[in-house]
Amino acid sequence: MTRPPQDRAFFLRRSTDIERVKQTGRRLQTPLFNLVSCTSELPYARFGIVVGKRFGGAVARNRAKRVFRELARQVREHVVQRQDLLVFPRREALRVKHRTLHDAWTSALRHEGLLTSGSGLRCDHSASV
RNA sequence: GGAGUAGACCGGAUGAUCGCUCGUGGCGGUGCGCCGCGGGAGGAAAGUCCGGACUCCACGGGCAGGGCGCUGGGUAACCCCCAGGCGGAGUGAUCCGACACCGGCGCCACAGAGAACAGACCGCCGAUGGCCGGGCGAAGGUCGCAUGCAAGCUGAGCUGCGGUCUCCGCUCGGCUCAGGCAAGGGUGAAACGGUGGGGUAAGAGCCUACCGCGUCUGUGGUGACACAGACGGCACGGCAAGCGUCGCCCGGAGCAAGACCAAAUAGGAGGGCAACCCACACGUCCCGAUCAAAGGGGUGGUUUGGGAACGGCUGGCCCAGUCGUCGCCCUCGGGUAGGUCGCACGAGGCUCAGGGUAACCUGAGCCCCAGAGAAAUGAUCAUCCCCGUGUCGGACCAACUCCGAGACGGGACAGAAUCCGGCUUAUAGGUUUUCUCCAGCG
RNA sequence: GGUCCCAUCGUCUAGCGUGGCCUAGGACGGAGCCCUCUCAAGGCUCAGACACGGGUUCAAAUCCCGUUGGGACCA
Repeated sequence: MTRPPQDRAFFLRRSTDIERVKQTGRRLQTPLFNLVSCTSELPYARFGIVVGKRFGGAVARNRAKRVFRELARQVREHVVQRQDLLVFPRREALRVKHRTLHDAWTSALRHEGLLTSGSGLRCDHSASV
């Protein structure tokens, strides 16, 4: 198993990649965010966060991207490989407490079958031990 | 104490866990990881409204265009800042001001009598001239009377008295007219100075005092300007964020500027190879009598010329014209994706001293203080701080108020993108200084 | 990041350079009435806007400044 070597490659940045996911991916809508996923040829999963201008000012957009990047980093060890994921945050996500957002995030990924069989907490324990 | 005024400053704090990015040192490694250390958003980073630095282009001057506009200073520069003048607002501290020029062109709707070297509606006067009426005086004409005069009568004349008419003079009244006036009313945003007194027919800068205005002189000030005096005697309306005039300033574009490296694909320039047919020259072979020559045929495809075919362009199409030779190889140049630089030591910051009313300047010492790239500077939790809501307990008879505890909710505006100096706009809450006004106490 | 432009009824626009009878005109659309057996067409009537805030001026949709919201271009 080849781990993604650095944080920069873990996120989708090029507009051609993002357009490809938007064209061919399957979608999931929740009150806090939208999720688009499709398969890729790379041996690891990648995340992309898209926040448009309609979301708000620069401060709100930056904060949304930071929060969802952090959520992506927390689950990055447990995501099924060869997947490109695109997240569209909604404005409600910044008003809600972090605990509820985190629960909605993990349950959405689990519902799409994107998490590996092992639970996130157990993986954390085994890695630390 | 309350209300205000002008500045300066802060813009939640601490800790734990997990992370991002840059620099640097070490280790592995070969251009990527791991570990240690250090740095990591703002007063507005914003709007992009001004002014610069920097880069490229242009560079000889003018016009055009744009900007600014009281004075003096500061500055790299400024639509900036400081100090002052003038005008306005406020009881005041203070605040506000595109604050040069109306000579030329243009505009000043509606209303109003009249709106730009204006005008006379209502109104006032009617002095002067005229008209009408009354009174007084004087002169003349005419009529009547006579007790008058000259010789007796008549007439005429003269004289006296009365009536009437005309003219003249004085005076009173009226008002239509000629005319005088612009004080008052009314219109308007604005009506050709204001107030008091005199003056007059009524009035009027007509005269005068003060104020305002203009001109001149003097004094003070670097200057804007202020003050004083004399004279003039209201003649000179407003608008330049209307055209314009005067003075000063400005070359254009912008870091997506610009410099360098450089895939794939397409295409450009040069060279080489290959490539259909014909003709000429040439090389070679054969025939041509034994050699040689003229001549003929085959072959090669080095060179030249022509043609055909195909494709592109002009063209709606044909004709016609024109350009190219499709494939392969080499070299060169431009250049896209992408990458590197520009890119953070600067009109830098802090402290002290000196000069200056101040903006600011000078000197000394110390410091290095963000550099990302769809874009880092964070996420979560805990404790504390501040504000609001309602609860409980205590002080109190109760209310108000104060103290304490724990619960819930909230903590502004807002995110560097080449960099500085400003302006403008957004902003919860808090600290502090100056001054003013009001109220109370001593 | 930089450069530039625009904003008028629900929609498309005129008026803005030269400020004044602008109480802002027109078309389509909307509402009501008439006509018709009914609908359409036609006729009549009505409602409906100068993005916002200051300034200049006697007077601002128009001139000047700022704010807000849209749009275009630059590798």
